[in-house]
Amino acid sequence: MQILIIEDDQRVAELIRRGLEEEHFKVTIAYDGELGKKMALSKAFDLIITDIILPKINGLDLCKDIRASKPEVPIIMLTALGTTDDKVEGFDAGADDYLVKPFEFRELLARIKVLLKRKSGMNGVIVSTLQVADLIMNLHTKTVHRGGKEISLTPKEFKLLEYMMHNPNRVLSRVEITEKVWDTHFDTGTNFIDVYINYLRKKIDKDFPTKLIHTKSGMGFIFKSE
Amino acid sequence: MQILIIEDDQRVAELIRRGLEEEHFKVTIAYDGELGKKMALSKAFDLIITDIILPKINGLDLCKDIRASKPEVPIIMLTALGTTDDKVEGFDAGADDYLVKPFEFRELLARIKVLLKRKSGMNGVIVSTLQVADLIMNLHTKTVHRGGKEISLTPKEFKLLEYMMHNPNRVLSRVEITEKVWDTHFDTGTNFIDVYINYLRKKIDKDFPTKLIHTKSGMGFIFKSE
DNA sequence: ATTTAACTTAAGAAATAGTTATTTTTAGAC
DNA sequence: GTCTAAAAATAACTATTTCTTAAGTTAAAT
Repeated sequence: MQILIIEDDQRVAELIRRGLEEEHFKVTIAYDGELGKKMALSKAFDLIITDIILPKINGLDLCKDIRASKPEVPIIMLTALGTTDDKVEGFDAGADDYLVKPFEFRELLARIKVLLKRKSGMNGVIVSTLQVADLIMNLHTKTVHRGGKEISLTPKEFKLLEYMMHNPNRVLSRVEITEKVWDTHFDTGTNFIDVYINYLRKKIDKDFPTKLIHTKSGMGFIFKSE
Repeated sequence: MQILIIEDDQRVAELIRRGLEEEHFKVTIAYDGELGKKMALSKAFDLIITDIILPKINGLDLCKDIRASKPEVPIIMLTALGTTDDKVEGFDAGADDYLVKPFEFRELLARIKVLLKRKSGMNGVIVSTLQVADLIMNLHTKTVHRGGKEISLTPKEFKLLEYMMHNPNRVLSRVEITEKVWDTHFDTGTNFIDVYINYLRKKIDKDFPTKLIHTKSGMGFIFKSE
């Protein structure tokens, strides 16, 4: 999810960036209205957060300009101007939400999520991800990221990793894995689990110093960091 | 436009009713949570405004109940509880907006209008175009443009592409596509989806360097740039 | 040291995806 | 109603990817 912040107060901008990046959003910052407008129109952002009092182009005009060519992108106004007149003016300019400074980041985050939920619309699902250490699984895109790199997995690899990430810090026996991931209850006499553990290790552990898949000999495997 | 107000303080409820009726909304009032729930579920309201502290059922549980069966109706929480914890709890319960008492009617009205605008947008009244990367779909003229060139699609191709553009950046399984685009729930045993994906690719991806339709083998297709 | 369990690799089987051609259906013109 | 052209669905085939098995190798436990 790409979010654009248009805010000249560097401290505020950084605060929001930090918070949003923790939630796995991709954040871009523009420090004045002109740059903000250029960025908003050139790239496809999922949401825009803008101040009103800005150098070069103010937030209200900016909002109208963006609305004119991108009617669907949600815009949140985040400003010190707190009178009802200000708010109504903001909404009239095309804002979807209006938050007065000082604000708590958690409220901003909640409002962002609501707008993104609405946006993705009918399906209503927000980013659903699993995370263990620095390994992030996105259930929507069926992709896995570690250390900024995308790792592509086959369906069985994905299902196995998903199961392990759902059950970290506990030993998973081969029988259990067979039942939950392969939906079968009997032993085929082959070592397919070892093969898949090996595939996963090559993809998610090989190039990284901290390993996530650990073997408990005679018992099974355990998924954890450290 | 039908609006439901769930509010036990008669003075507040009447104040909102008067204001909304002046704006030509049709207003219904419920004075407790139980009645509010019954009304919300039985009639099709365009928007619901609810207090949190209510007799019988509180606004948060009410909100969850309504969400469960009517995920699309906008809900505004209007309450005296103003801490960030309260707000986050409200949004988590499924609220679309949260306004703290005392409030000015004009702000409430502005927020109502934004939510109703979004809503009608979903039905394609305001948002008449979809865009992903440089591919633009106009829902009014039923045309598609990419890189300045018009691309003509058959009805089924158009519907498939529309569905994919409504749900970008997420894997769409064949089952999902079959249900949403072909309105059928059973497997015909043929590979008609692959055929249509192939048609679309020839028309929207073939002559362009960045592809938009990507295959996740064994999972489905994902519509995105890059 | 011996036995058992785990790891690695490769190759064939099975499943999935892509392409093209052909048949069936649909909608509009006559 | 019949005819025709376009669209949709099916079928047949090829290509690609993924899954499973098996065998050899290494590591761990007794």
